[in-house]
Amino acid sequence: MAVTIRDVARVSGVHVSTVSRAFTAAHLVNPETRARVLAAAEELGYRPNRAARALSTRRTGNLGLIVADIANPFFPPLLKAAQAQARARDYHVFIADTDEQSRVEEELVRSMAKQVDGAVLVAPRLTNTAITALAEELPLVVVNRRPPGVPGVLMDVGSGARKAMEHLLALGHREIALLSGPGRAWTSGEIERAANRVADDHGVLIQRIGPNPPTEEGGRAAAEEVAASGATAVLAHNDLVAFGLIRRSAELGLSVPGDLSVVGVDDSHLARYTAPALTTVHMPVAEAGRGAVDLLLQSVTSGGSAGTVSLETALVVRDSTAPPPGNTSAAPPPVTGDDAAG
Amino acid sequence: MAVTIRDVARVSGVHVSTVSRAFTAAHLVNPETRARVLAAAEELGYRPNRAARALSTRRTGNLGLIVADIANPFFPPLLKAAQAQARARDYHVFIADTDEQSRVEEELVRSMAKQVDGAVLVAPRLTNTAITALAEELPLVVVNRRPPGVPGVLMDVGSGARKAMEHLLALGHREIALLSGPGRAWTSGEIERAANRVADDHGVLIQRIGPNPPTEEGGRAAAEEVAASGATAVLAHNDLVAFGLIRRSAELGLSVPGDLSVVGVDDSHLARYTAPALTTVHMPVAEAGRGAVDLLLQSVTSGGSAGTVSLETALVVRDSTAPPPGNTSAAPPPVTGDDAAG
DNA sequence: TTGAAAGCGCTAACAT
DNA sequence: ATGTTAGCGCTTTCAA
Repeated sequence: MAVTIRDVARVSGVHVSTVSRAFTAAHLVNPETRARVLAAAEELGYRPNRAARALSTRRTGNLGLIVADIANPFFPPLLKAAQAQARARDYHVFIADTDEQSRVEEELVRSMAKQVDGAVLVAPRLTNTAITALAEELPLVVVNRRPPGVPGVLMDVGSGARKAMEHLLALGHREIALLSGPGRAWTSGEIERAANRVADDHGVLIQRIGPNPPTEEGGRAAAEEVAASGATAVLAHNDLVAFGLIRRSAELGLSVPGDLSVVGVDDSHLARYTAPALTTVHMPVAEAGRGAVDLLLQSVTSGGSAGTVSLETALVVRDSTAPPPGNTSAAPPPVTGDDAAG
Repeated sequence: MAVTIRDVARVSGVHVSTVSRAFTAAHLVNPETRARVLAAAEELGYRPNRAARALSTRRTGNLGLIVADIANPFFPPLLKAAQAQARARDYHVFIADTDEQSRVEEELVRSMAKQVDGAVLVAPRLTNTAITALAEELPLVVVNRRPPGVPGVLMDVGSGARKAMEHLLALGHREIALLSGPGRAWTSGEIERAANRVADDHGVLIQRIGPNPPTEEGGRAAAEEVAASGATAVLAHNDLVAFGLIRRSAELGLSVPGDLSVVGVDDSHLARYTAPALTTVHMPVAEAGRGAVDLLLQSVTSGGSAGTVSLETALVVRDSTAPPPGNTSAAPPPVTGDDAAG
């Protein structure tokens, strides 16, 4: 068996409770005793058993991270940052992939509950009500979601979408389609709302195509409808959908950005590498990951549940957007101001 | 406090041990009693506390997954598959990112040890000796590494590299460079060995450039040396390095595949989307992830440590490879057989 | 400053 | 088939 606190106690000639104190309440033990205990621990290679500790302290030192799809390139940088932040605070992290299924999400949180001090739900697919209910059972922080009473980190995708729309309008587009994501995704609503607002201000009407699965396949499947719609520009739910659309459109004989301008959302790793490089809304995922963990640890430590943090997004203009076919009147500044033009 | 086994016992009018048995040894309890217990548990929303259970069973129901860099697109699909497989077996998974640092890797495994039944080290950067030593402390399975006595899953990148070399040679390349990865990575050695063997067989000499960090930056940084080397084709350590090389080469005025053919390794998500689409060695990462978990669970369950599983790789020819400049004698079959030609 | 003892939630002999 | 008891590794009163 592994070496336990008892072994350390025996070797250092003190009682187990003293060993315990040497590790968790240094000031309660004589420096010399403590040194002796630590030396013995070192020598034996003793490591406190966190699970056993958790049993009496009710603090596991673990966090849960729940995401819809690890393989979606949006998530890994967020996971990496969150994991790093947790580790820096000496927390271990459980990770779980829900495969985009809200039931799995709920079940996962519940089954994890006893083993973690709290969990981060990244872009959850659950309803707000379900999330709020879960938050009763254990400290929760959500990313890109706004259930009442639950602290969270939001990446302000709405302002990014607004900038994207203004960019497209400035390029001269008037027929713009929105390739929307799953209804359960918070970003879907945010993007749609923001896009419609800008469109209204400019007296332009947006066609909404969707909902679509937030995957390449989702984008591919929508390509024909986009082509038939007569749109000259598309704002896609995310980069993956944008890629799917671009590739399928090419097969249908439409070139991007020549025939069709496409804007993604996420600014995932891929966006820089594709042909054409993707104009997209940059999401500060690493900050969000760190922020979510900070928020969670804060609410775990100080009991009180913190508020909501909102993070800026930005439009990154690359090569997938251009003036509409047969239009040469591109306005120079790609990212315009806030003024509306009726 | 959360509901415990005691609450269930009280409500269902039996002793705690009966409740325990109802959950873990159904056949030892009267069906009717069991039904009553289960009903009470259901009603109370009881969930066994896995950490407490672990204390007496010495089985945590948790697994560890240690990777060098979550954000490297090679890993997420593997993590996803491994996580899914674990969940299917009712195991929870801890994930940890080592940031490519072998010391962190070791520390992480140790700090996790008490909380997991075993761990999967994916493409570890530790030395074989260190890994073998760690395997004494807890069941370990490695992916893409072959430390003596430790079970593992290997993706046979050597055969993929061989096919890549044959592909380049068939295209007419004679000046081939190898952009090697970090020395600590198992794949580095495998690729180099396989590439050299093929080169020898064809009386061609390979230039080895590196080691390089396994990142886009690593590829970028090597681009000038590649250009100076006179190579007409490059076999890169992985897709990321290949991308970096391609992009930096473009800045240097070299086009791919016109001036330079580039082959990657991994067949990550990105490879299909880049311009040009990347010719690369496909790695069966999902299978590897599942296989590693299976192997680990097997060695956890049945004590015995299983052997090593080797998975096939394949060359995926896309658009980043072509005949060398000024050579039109491209051989048609992109993937050639095993014959050597002196 | 240290030791003794109880208990965290659960399982596992051992009785009955 | 079920209850009793001890104990997993650790923390935390309570005494001394």
